Amino acid sequence: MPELPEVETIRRGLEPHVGQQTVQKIIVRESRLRWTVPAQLEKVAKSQRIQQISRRGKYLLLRLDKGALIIHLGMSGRLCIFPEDHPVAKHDHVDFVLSNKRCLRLTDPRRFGAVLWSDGDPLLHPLLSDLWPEPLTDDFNGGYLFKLAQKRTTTVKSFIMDSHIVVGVGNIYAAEALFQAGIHPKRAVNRISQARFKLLASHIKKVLNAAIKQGGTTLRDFLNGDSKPGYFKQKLQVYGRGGLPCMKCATVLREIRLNQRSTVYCPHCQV
DNA sequence: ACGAAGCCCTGCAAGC
DNA sequence: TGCTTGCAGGGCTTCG
Repeated sequence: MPELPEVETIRRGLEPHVGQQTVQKIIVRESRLRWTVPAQLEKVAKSQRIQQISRRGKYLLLRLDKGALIIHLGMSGRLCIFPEDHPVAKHDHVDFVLSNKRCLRLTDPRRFGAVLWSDGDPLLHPLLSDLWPEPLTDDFNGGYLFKLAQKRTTTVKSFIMDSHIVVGVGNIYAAEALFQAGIHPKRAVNRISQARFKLLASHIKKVLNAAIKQGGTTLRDFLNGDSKPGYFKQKLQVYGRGGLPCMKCATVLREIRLNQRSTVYCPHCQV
């Protein structure tokens, strides 16, 4: 389940293999992903050079000479580099064959991922055009969160996982950041001070940055498709630890469901 | 406009 | 052993 740190790691890992290469062929074996893969994909992208691979939230953007590929990995998606004649396995849905005789392959068992096309600037695509900040920029801070929160009554966990508030904070990191900031996941956002939001914003950045740093060393092998998730598990303090003792105070961590998402918190440390 | 539920999908684990 | 059931989750979409 790639979260923002993992997507960023993937972006960095792919950059040397796809940058400045030309798209020679696109093979779509399964077009029924989150959205149907555009039938015209190969026609519009073929023979174009990949100028840049960037990221917006959890979306990967491959900017070509004209237009861009937008790729999302959903829950179970992987992108790996293979020799162009590499055997095809189950769930290998889309291949981008490149001029360096390599193939960028999207594998996604659950098909929550997506491959989309944008004619112009991909940031203007309907999915990306709303203005919401990246969590690792200065635009995302306690004051920003506090301001938006004043008119809202939703729970803080839903709030920070809303991609129109801040993009790329998934279930795992939301739980971790709330734990570090000592904020109860069900607390109404209009009942949180600016100082606490400041703390929360800094912990979101901290946990994402730490995971990116980790990902850089453990998710590097894109050539063998050896991109096992799970590297972050060792450092998680609450996620997946319901019923176990809190690492700060030893109180038994509580597990609840919040918006259909499993949510673990410490009833003593988080208020 | 907001908040919450629904939905897409497969693999895996638990229960019978 | 082989079913069935439930859960996992990103994030857009629909409903209230």
